[in-house]
Amino acid sequence: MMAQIRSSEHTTSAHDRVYRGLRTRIMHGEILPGHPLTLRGLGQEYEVSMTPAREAIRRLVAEGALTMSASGRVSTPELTNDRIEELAALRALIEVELASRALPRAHMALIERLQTINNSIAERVAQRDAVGYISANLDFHRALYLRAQAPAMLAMAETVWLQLGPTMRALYGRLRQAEPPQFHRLILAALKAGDEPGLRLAVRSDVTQGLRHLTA
Amino acid sequence: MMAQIRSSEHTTSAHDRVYRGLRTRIMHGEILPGHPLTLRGLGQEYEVSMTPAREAIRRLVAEGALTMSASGRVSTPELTNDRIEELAALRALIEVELASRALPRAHMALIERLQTINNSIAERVAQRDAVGYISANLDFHRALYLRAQAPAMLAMAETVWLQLGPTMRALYGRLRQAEPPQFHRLILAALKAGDEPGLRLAVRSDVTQGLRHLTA
DNA sequence: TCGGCAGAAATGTGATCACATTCGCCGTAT
DNA sequence: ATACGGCGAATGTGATCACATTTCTGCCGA
Repeated sequence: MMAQIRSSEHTTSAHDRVYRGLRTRIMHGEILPGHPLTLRGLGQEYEVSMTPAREAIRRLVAEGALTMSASGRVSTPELTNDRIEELAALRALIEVELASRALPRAHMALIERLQTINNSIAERVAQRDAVGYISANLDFHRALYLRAQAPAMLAMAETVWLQLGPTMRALYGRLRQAEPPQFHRLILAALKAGDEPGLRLAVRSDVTQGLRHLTA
Repeated sequence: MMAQIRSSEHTTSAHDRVYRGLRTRIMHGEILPGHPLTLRGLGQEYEVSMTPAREAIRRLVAEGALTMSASGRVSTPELTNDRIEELAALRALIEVELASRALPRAHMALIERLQTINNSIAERVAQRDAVGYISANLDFHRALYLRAQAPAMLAMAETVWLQLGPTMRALYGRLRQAEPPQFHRLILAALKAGDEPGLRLAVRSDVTQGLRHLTA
């Protein structure tokens, strides 16, 4: 019966705070694959009871961000190579379409903003900041896709990002070479030129990129 | 503290029964758009308490099968035309890819099974059985896509079906002409011929089909 | 006749509890 | 030294409750 401490600012429900917090942590790769999560642990961490923690976890399991064992234990997923390839193919499918739809609406202000984000990415890479890199990279893609005016597609793309989150982080350690995102420049060039086939190819390449390393 | 009646056969958890039951009802179009659902009502219907009912509902909301108002009330979604077009485009994207991946693995037994399902569809259409039609139609597509060996993609496709469920039912009433699925025959022909471009076109046409009527 | 307002019913939310199951750890026997 | 068995801690599950909020109903007044 512990009293509700924060009398004001409960505009957002408890389970939503847990959900959003966990979701961004997973998507940005802050949690490594296979990491276990417990209801009581999460409840303590977010200062809520088990009930909202359970709702948040169930939702993330439904979205594929977490896996649940037969006994109900949940952890971040350890993806097989087949699954990773499949998710990369999904990214390619959906994001190429999103980019294509965004192209006619991409004016200069957007391109400049993308360039700014891209510089930020280069910084994170130089600093070996894996989480910052993943986060900024997703910002780049999301900023572009928002112009597509296709919320359902964007939601699907984000769900795929979510499923790949922990793996992307683990992958980051393997590709040692501090390579700035080469294909982002191609994306920007295609956007400026209004070159749709070029844009499709650039996005597909960017999305498929690092994942190829893994299957080797 | 009501005693657990069914002592045996609780191999499946309570929230899962509610989830699965609701999910198929929604996907098959048994619930019309805008229909409200309550936790206590569902709990009573499935003979469980509010807790598992809430988990099932949260999961379905996360998957886009239900919409939640600001006050927390849930109901089946009433989709805008834009949203419907977007979901149809997603179906086209994902299902064309799934069909393409299934093509090399589609042997005669599968094609015969698809033909059987297709006959079943024609029956449902003749009987004006909307739910049966939708259900059998999804069976047709799922049977084909299962051969693609791409579980993540199939899950995405099913999520889209789920979001379209109530709308498909409402749509069924509008297209009066009891048309059997014309494009399914094209799909079968392309499968037999191993004609990949033809298959892609046939699937895209089938998926986009009736949705065009709405936007008019 | 219509609009709004007050009270009642209904609903979602979150906390807590009891219980069954599972997991981990340690001791013992071979 | 290792494998097996059992005991205790930890965990998920589902029920129930109290409470705030929303929604509905019906009545009263203009």
